[in-house]
Amino acid sequence: MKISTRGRYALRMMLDIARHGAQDTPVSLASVSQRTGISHGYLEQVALALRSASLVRGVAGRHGGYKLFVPAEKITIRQIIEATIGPVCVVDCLDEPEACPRADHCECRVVYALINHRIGEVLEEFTLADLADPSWMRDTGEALTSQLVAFGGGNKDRQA
Amino acid sequence: MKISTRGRYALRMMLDIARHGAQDTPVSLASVSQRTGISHGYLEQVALALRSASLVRGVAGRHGGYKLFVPAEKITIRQIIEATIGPVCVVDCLDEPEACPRADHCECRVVYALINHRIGEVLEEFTLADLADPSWMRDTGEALTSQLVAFGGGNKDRQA
DNA sequence: GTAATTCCTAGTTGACAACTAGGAATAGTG
DNA sequence: CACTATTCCTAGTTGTCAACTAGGAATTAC
Repeated sequence: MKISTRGRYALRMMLDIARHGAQDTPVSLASVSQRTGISHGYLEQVALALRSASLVRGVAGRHGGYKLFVPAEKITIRQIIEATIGPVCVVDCLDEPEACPRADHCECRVVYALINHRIGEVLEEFTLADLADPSWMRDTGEALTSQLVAFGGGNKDRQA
Repeated sequence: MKISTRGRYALRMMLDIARHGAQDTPVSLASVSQRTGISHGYLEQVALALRSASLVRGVAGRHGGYKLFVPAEKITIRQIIEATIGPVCVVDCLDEPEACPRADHCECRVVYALINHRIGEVLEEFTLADLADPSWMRDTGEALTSQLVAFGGGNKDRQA
């Protein structure tokens, strides 16, 4: 039930590119690596996946790097995540009903489908531009997070 | 981003117990195993976790088995899942902010917290009794699922 | 032509999910 | 009491996959 580092690194990398790149100045993985602390080699792999999904364009050679292929406003978090870790799918029986003989009359599957749907909704709710702009974050981000963690998580209470 | 079989088996097992057990007739793992196709040994492990969470009570000896510790109406899917696979937490930085130095000013974390929250909401939306009763499933379940998979998944379109 | 970059493929390593195995404790039944 | 069906508990085993690392070829600015 974890989002892999691959997906999370992709998001951080895209954020970094969105912030430090411009139309004609691609961002090198070396600089991304320096700022984010993610290893250069691993960033390359992730970048390759993002390129395959046409989210970034690579510019080889000196002063090369990566830049966004489309404006940050047009890129949803979902696209970034799915480009790197594949389709959002909490159980295989959603994508491949034939994999489970119980699929067509399974009560649990309804719950799983709903979870899947909700996750997708959140991922589509934000664009890269939303996250790249730090202003709203200052206002509501931190408060929102701690609120959600405290309430939504509810793990502390629940565990005890 | 997968829900492990452990958690899913737990749900299937609880459903089976809810349906086939009564106040004084516990359900043996042998019979659960037969009906669900899950191996007896693995069921034992899962049952142990459910017992630790006080969701079921084990009755040893002949004609023993497991029965619900509280009515099915009082058991949420979340309790079952968390009892077996731990707290719902899509990234470690939610439960352990100190694990990531960026935690307090991280834009991504807001998204992760929101996802976490939404997953928790769905899991709390249903009780074991809701799923155990097959009637509403007949009406809306199958239709709902395929609708959600088609729409919410959206993978087919997105992948192409 | 050299240095800085992306591009591409193939390892490597560790962790963990998903089991299996085997035996001790418990409790009904003849 | 002996027998048998059960839960209870711990310790393997195995395969898969995430999370990297390594090394070199292709590309392009200076």
